[in-house]
Amino acid sequence: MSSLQSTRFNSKLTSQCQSCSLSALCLPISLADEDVNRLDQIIERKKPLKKGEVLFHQGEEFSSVYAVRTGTLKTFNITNSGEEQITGFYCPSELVGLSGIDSNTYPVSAKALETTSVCEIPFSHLESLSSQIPSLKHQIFKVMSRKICDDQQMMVLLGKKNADEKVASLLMNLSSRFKRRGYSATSFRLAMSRGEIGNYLGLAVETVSRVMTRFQKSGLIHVDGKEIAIVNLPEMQKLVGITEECAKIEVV
Amino acid sequence: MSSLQSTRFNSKLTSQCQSCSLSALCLPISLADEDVNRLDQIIERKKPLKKGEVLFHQGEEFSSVYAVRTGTLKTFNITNSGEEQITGFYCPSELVGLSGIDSNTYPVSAKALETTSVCEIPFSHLESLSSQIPSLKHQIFKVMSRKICDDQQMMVLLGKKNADEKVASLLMNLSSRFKRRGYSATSFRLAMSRGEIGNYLGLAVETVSRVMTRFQKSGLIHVDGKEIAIVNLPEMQKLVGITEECAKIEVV
DNA sequence: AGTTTTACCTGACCTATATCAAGGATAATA
DNA sequence: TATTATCCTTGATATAGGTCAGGTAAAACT
Repeated sequence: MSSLQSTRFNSKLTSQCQSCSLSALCLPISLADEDVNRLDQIIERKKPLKKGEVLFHQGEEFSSVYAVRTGTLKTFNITNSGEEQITGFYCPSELVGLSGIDSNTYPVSAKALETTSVCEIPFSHLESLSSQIPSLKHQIFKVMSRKICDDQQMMVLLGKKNADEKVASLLMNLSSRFKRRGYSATSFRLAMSRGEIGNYLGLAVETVSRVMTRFQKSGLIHVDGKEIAIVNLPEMQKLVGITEECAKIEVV
Repeated sequence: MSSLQSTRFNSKLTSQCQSCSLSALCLPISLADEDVNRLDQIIERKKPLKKGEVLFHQGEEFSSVYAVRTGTLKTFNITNSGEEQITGFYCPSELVGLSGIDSNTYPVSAKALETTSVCEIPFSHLESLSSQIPSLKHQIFKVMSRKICDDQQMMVLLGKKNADEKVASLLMNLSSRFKRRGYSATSFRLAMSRGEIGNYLGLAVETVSRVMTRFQKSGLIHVDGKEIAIVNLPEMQKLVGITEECAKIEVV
């Protein structure tokens, strides 16, 4: 186990946001150096979570939002029949926990799909800092607005798309998130299981499996366990279908 | 046609938020009187929309968020196959347009389901005012967070619930929104058509119709066109099933 | 390394909901 | 008030995707 996993990081030592490769995504605004430092000082870099560990539990008091640095998280509800319902996957540079602000309680749990490190941002600090830095406040509004927009696209997906379109949409969505971080848009590794994909997309595991096999057979993608290669990108985009307003804007 | 429909309201005349019956919902924070007045002054009460009129179009430049005062709005996307996909219904005291902040463009259109009046809140003004009034800023965060939370419940509904549960969920959701505004929770009029309900819930019109007839036959509700009475509330709540974390918190 | 557990795939079958079709009720419009 | 147009309901039929069952491969643990 590396020192990363046994040490609690202390932000007072250095300004880590400055040197973090994700800052252009986390903070896509031109904050003055001194402002970045102020932000930096309220952030705690926590000990990485191991696969399966929980960052926060549904029902717990809301205190912080978290930016994923490495790894992947899922958020989920436990339904009253005891099943898990996944509401989102979170990749590096993405913010999780924003849904807790309203009720002051996390309405979902967040769990690591693989070894995952996060930056903890105590919300009360962030909020008071945002009073002093208007562009930071605007940035928070934007992130929340974007989340609303993305979730609405997800609602369209769940309500109107068939199994093929759902699976294609997820793969293309992940692809664009990898691309955004500078990784290949056509070749990547899924952090989540087929079961988690099905749960998220409102499909049975077997359906996910069948769709992927079919996609492979028709030369759209290449599958090797969790390794995915998108072979016929235009055709996949066509499958995604419904105009993804939010996604389109992201590309611009 | 009343003067309401022919006059453009001017907020400079009086402090209308003070006397508005919705302010406890719109502004569930204790703003100092002078702060309410400041907010009041940036708000424009627009000429009511007639049924079918559009408040803003998908793709248009984002400028304002709107609080519904009377009537009902729907928001929707046009899919690339030309169909409409409804993403939400908005009742009095609810805020529409927040999803436009991120991209500075409305990602959906908003259309009146019946004669509807709204308060226009220019977002740039609201944002600068929120710098001066921290509780206002917090309130905006809360409203956006709540929207994220609600949308995620909707995702659960679309992904995991069957037709009965979907329709029951919509009816109970509307019921709680009527109740919140001081109206009957068990007897109300639907502003939307069966087609719009089906579109929103990811069901065919025929299915919505059949489910409602079945609910009526089994004594759960009473239906008379758009008039709905919830007869067996406990049973309806049981049908809704999945623990509605956000909704529960609202009740508290 | 061996054992257990979990994940993934594939086939056979079934069911919930879509689709098609058609008549009746409402609401909009002239 | 008459006339369209739209909305709603109901029945018959089709189908996408769920469920069940079985086997294999890959992790995770001892």
